[in-house]
Amino acid sequence: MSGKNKRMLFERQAEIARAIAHPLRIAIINFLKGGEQCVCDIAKYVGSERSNVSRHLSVMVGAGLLESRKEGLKVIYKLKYTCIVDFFACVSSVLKQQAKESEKLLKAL
Amino acid sequence: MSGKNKRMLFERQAEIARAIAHPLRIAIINFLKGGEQCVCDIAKYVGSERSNVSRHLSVMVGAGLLESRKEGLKVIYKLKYTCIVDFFACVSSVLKQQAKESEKLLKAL
DNA sequence: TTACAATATGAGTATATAATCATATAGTCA
DNA sequence: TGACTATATGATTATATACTCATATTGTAA
Repeated sequence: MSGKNKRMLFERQAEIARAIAHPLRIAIINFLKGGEQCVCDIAKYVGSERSNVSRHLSVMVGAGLLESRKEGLKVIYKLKYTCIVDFFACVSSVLKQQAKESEKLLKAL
Repeated sequence: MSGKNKRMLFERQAEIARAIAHPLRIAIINFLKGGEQCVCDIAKYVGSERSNVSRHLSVMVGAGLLESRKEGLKVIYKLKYTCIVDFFACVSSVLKQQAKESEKLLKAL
C-alpha cells in the first residue's frame, strides 16, 4: 500500500476510534448490544439530555457504527457492526492486565 | 456492576480508545507491531516532528498502551498489549463492509 | 385545527487536543 | 571540559469537541 493510501486508511481508522472514544458513547454501545432502542430510552439509560444523546448518536451514525429508522415519533438506533463489541474485549483485557500490575505493585509495598 | 462502577469502566475504556484515536498514533502502533523502535525512527516513519511524536507517545504511555526503556541516548518504545492490534481487525472489517455498501450504491446508479 | 411528544439542530460557551517553536535535560564522545 | 545528539516539555495558538438552552421539524391524537 502506498504512503498516501496508508495515511487515508489511518485517518478512517482514527475516525472510527474517535466515534467510540467517549464514555457516553461507550455506554450507548453497551446498551445497544442488547438490541435496538429509541433516543428517549437511550437517554434514560445513560442519564443525559436527549439533545446531547442525539448528537452523540449522530456522531456514531456519521462514522458508520450505527443505523437508524423512524417508527412513528420515535427514532430507533441499532449497532450496524457487532464486531465493535470485540473492541471492548481487547480493552477489557488491557484493563485486567493493568489491574494485575497495580495489584503486584501494591503487594510489594 | 453498579452504575458508578460502570461509569468508571466506560471512562477508562474511553481513555484507551482516545489514546488510539489519532491517525499519527495509529501509524505508530502499526509501526510498533513489527517490534520496538526509538523516537527518531518512529518520527521518520510517520513523517512528523520528533517533539510532536514524543507527545503522542506519552499519550499512549499514559493510557498504558506502550512502555519505554532508555538505551543510551535513545528511548525505545514498544507495544505493551498486542491485542490492541485486534482492534484494527474489527475496524478493518467495518471499513470493508462500508466499502461494499458504497460499491453497491455505485452500481445502482 | 390545536396541543403535545420525540428528535434534531443552531448558537454560545467551556474545555480538550494538536502542532509548532524554543528551551531544558541527559547521555555520548572528542 | 565542550560540542553534539536524542528526547521531553513549557508556552502559545489553532482547532475540535462537548454540553446547554432555545428553537425547528415531524408525527400523533384529541
